[in-house]
Amino acid sequence: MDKVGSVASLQAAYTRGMTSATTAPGATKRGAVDGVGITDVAALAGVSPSTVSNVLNHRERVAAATIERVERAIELLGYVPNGAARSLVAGHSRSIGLVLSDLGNSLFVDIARGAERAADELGLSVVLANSDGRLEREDRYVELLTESRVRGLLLTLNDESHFREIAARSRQRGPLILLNLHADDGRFCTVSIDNEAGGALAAAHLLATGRRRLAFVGGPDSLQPIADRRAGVRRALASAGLAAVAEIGPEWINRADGWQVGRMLAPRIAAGEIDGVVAASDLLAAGIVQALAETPGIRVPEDVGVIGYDNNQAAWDAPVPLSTVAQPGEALGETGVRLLVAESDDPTHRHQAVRLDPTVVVRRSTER
Amino acid sequence: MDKVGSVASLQAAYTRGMTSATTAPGATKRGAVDGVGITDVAALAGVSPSTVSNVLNHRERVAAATIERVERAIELLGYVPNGAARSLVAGHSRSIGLVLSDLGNSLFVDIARGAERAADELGLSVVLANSDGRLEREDRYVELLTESRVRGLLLTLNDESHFREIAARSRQRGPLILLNLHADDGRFCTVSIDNEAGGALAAAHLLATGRRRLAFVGGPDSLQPIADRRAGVRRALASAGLAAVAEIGPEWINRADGWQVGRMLAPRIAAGEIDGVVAASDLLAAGIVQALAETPGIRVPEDVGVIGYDNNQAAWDAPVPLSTVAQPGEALGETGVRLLVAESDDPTHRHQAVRLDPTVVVRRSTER
DNA sequence: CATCCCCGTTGCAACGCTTCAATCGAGGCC
DNA sequence: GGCCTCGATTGAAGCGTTGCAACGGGGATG
Repeated sequence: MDKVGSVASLQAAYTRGMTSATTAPGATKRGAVDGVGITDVAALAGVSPSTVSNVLNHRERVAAATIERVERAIELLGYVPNGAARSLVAGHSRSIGLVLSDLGNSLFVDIARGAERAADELGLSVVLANSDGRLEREDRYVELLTESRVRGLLLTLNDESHFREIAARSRQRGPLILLNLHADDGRFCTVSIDNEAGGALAAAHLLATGRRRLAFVGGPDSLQPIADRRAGVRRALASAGLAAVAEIGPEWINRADGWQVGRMLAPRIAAGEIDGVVAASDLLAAGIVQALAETPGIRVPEDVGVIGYDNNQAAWDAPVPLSTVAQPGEALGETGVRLLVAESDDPTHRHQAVRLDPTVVVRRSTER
Repeated sequence: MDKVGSVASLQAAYTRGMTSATTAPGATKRGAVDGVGITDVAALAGVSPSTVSNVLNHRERVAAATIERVERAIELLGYVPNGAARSLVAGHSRSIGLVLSDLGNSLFVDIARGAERAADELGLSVVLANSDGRLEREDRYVELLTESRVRGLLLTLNDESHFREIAARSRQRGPLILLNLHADDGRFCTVSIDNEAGGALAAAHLLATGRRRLAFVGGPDSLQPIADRRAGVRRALASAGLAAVAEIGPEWINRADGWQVGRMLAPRIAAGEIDGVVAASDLLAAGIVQALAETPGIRVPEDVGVIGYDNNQAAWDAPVPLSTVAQPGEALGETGVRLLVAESDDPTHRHQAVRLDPTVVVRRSTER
């Protein structure tokens, strides 16, 4: 077919397409009313479907002039390749599934962001699902994503028992990677954050700013991360030859709980008994600072340094911006994706349990 | 085939499958190493692939005994239907795409939750994508979801200009529904929340508790929702024959901004000039309350009532739990899905712009 | 006992795409 | 000038599933 001819046919088809979509060449007969397929593009460009496919997937094999012609046809017809058909041939999609257990928690949002970035660099995309920490929904999404033949699955689970259930039930063929849960049993890769190190970091920071009489405000020790953070604080203090002046475990770890603890602690702080507080969450820390601010005679950070945990918005958006331990959420997501791809590309892959370290973010509440 | 025979073949195949996966009957030759297809199940159950398909999709057509046999085979082989093949035949998937502009904002998380619930009831599922409000990412996800032939697209956009871009560029065939953005141009369905009504509601609540000297604390009027809330406050006051004692527009609407406003307002409140504050966000309100709590002689809610907006965690998790205007995020998501399905089922569908009303949540900060 | 009917089951084609071997044509080389 | 090479293009097969028309057999009916 010569160039003049092809241009003419482009024009003709263009007009046709504009006046009546239903008469477009090669319109599908059943199912999708979608209309435009690779065959239509091929016809319009005056090439075979294979060539169109090559333009899309192996453009180095195609002559420049052809590429141009095909791309014009694609544009004209508004052709969008059918992902289902692609995945069917390929045997899997170009997506990774990510099941999040709590979208309300910014750590998980960070994880998602990191995973998306890493996936992007590898030409993959991330499909998010929100389980709200409910086993039943985790299950459903794992199944759904398995059916859609994702490349692999990233799972954030709060509860170790869920992990056993899911692992037992899942029929996922590709990699299954656990995020934010450390499990070294060699059946899966896991990526988690070292809460013990985080606790130690927080205490060490207060020590480094000259505080010696520290209190730890935790929460119910049934929360494993909290227990780990407490252990880290103890370790850091011990290695400086010290021990916590007070360890307090409020019922929960919200701002209101922190406020109550703050009221309780205020007299001891005013008395100089305590000059540093490590709180197991930013909300807790924010509540403590708020209570202290309402107590005449106590100034943060002059009289007492307070450090939180999580790098919540609450940590910076406050009259006295909070120092905090930041969890590397994005890195967690990124690492997850990298491991996933590594595992899916390499059959000899050995599962590993990666631990990431948190970092201290210094703001006003621990200044000296 | 008689029953005895079929049971025997089940057993035989079971053994075979266990000892060597690669010799499973009808294993695929190219592409997916996935292995088990509908053909394998059929062979093992001693029926045709069509029958297996019927068990999966039209079980009322299949004899009870057959169902049981097929299900056992499915279980034995760990068969998972291939979603790509299904979508290919159907012409579209059983998913709805939801592009969120800010996962950090709990309103959007609520929207997602509502959408998931509604989709669930209709046997559909929701695929989440997080654009972080960036046009480039909105674009990519719209394309990605279009390629995967979702049933339709739910889009939350902050910016009206993005909406025009996306609308122009999108090749999505199914419905495209805009959430949290009111646009009555008849090209799309939209679902939004009436911020003007919310503002009016907040003011009316303070009036109803006997306050008469109200201040409105907004933010930059370039934010349309804020401007609308302010307008609502004005209207409610006007219809009571009143006007705002003060209108303040801090630079932004975070807790720190609220704290500054609170310091500024404290003298006027102490002087009895102001007895009620409507804040355009909960963070703002929380900051204000916090500043007032630090001012001797001012008590919330006795001396001044404060109401926020958004029903953030910040609203309840505070020493003085905040009254607030709750946005019906879940309802928004639900309505979006319903409209989407309605539009996709009914070709004669007329686009509509639905507005939902917020509600007041009364807590301690406006008690009387 | 023959006929009809209906339930349960089946074979075939099609969904839209990619891959791979085969083909074509234009130069380059001897 | 004939032959070979190599890049560009193509036709056919196949991915795993579903829908549909057709089929077979057993029970009810006359």
